[in-house]
Formats: sequence, structure tokens, C-alpha cells
Amino acid sequence: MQNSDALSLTAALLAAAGELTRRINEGVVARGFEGRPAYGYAFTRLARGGATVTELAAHLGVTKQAASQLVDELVRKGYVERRPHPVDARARLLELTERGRACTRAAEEAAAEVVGEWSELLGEGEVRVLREQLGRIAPHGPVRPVW
Amino acid sequence: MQNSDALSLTAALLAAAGELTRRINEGVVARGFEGRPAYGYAFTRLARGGATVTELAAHLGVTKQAASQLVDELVRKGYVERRPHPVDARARLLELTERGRACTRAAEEAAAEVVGEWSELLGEGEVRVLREQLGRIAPHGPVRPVW
DNA sequence: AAGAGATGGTCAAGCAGATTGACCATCTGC
DNA sequence: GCAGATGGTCAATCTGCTTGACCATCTCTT
Repeated sequence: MQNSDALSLTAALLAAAGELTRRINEGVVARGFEGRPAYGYAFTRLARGGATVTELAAHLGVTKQAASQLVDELVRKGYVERRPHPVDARARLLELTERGRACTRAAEEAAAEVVGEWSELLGEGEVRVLREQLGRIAPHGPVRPVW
Repeated sequence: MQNSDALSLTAALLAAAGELTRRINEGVVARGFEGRPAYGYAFTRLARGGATVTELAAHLGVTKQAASQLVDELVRKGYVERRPHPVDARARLLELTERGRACTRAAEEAAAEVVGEWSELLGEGEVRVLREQLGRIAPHGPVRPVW
């Protein structure tokens, strides 16, 4: 294997990830929600039961201040609520509103649409293999690309 | 296929792309070059003969002003030279310096190192299939992820 | 040959999303 | 019950990018 092939794999990964992210965002917007891709990564964390700002920050790989600003935005747009934490009076439990859950579903639909196209191209089994292999090579990769 | 699986494929793609990008950058730094991941995408364009700022901007998917600022930085650090364009007096031809080419080689080595690990995990053939499939599903994807 | 519009590039100002640093309230362990 | 750790916010700042304005040069049409 040539060294330069390794860079082309990087480019292919970034192209595929970028394309998918872009089209999910488009699909979400087309379904009547406003947002930027970062929302999705917050939603996937919040969807499995609430989280604190600090937990969300860790999930996103940003400071808690940055996560807090994002949450401000999500609250302002009606996707998330800040509720008192049941056992820790310092903390607040972030929870998706009904609209937040609807937006999550819209993202899933949009993603499924694109992946559906890919399945037609490669076959459904191949796409499944792709996901499994990606999971094996970067099980703890960052949720968002570094650059 | 469940809709939610489509999002997990997105996450896996982003994780793998982010991990690879991060490790290439680490490897480049470890080899004595300073930079951020964006450099690499500029280098790959400049490596195949020079380019103008406008062409570089198109390659990177940013405005020509942003590309010009990046080039300022690359020139300041000694990776790139602005030379007069042979046939167009408005334009300038950007070219990698010897140091710029060395940095490109360092990135290729670093990338090959990571991909080598992946080959041990999946097998070399599987990695090649991975690259080909990614190329098929997003042949015109953006060089950098949208978010 | 010349003028109009397109194009390459830069300067300047502003914005968005992130960071660092300081701070307060509350929790936890000795 | 006190000391230190932790959750969260406010404020200031930074970085990378955008938009808008502008000049020099190219290209097309006549």
C-alpha cells in the first residue's frame, strides 16, 4: 500500500461524513426545523434520558461553557428544557421537549433516506458491513471531526 | 433497517474521520511540523502542480478571502510560496516549498501508520474495499465536513 | 483598437462558535 | 463542619470564516 493511498482514504472518509452530515441537515430543515449539524449530536445524547451540561460537553468534546451556550440556543428555539436536577441542586437536567423529539425523528428520517440511497448503490448488506467496520476501527473516535 | 441505524452510521463515519484526522495531525506535529488539519487539504491540492488562490478556495469549499488568509499563514510558516503566474498577471501561482513537500510526506507517513493499524484489524483487502465503497457513495463530497 | 464586463486578489469590518479565567452555589469526604 | 471538588454561569477574548468594497488585469464584443 502506498502512503498516498492513506490520505485518499482520509479524504474519502471526510467526503462521506461531510456529505451525510450536510444532507441530514438539509432534510431536517426541509421538514420544518431550523438547526445546524451540532444540534444533532446534542440530541443523540439527550435522547437517552436527560444529561447535565457537563455531561453534554464531554459528549461533544467542547468546554462546558460552549455546551452551555449551545443549550441556551436549543432552549430559545424550544428543543430543550432546563429542569432542576432531582438529586443535585447545583446541576440542571437537560431534557428534550416534544418538539426536540420531533426534530430528532426528522433527522433519523433524513439520515435513513440517504443511507437508503447508499444501500441501493452498494447493497444493504454492504452498508451494514461498512458500519460495523467503521465501528471497529474507531470505537472511541470523537463525535465531531477535529478540524 | 431502523432509522436510528442511519444516525449510528453517521456517528461511525464522523468518529473514524475525526480519529484519522486527529492522528495524522499528531503525527505531523511529532515529526517536527506545526500545523492544523486544514493545512493537509491545501497541501494535497498544491502538491499536484501549483494552484491559484481561487482554485484553492474552490477545493477547500471556502471563500477566496479565507483561502488567502490560510495561504498567508502557510507562507509565513515557510510551507508555500506565492510566485507570479506565468500567463496571467492578475493571478499568483502558489507552490509548495521544499519544507512544504516534507510536511506533506510527514502527513502521508502518519496516515499510513494509522491505516496500517486498521489493516491489521480488518485485513488489508477490507480496508481497500472500504476506501472504494466510500468513494462510490460520496464521490463529490466536500473535502471538509460541513459542521 | 477600445470599452464593458468578468475575474483574480487583497483590505477591512463583522460574526459565530469556541476558549480561558473568574466566580458562586452546592456537594463530598475527612 | 470545614476544605476541596464539582456544576454552572458571566465576561472577555481568540480564531477562522463571511460579506462588502475595491483595484488590476483579462476577455469578449463590436
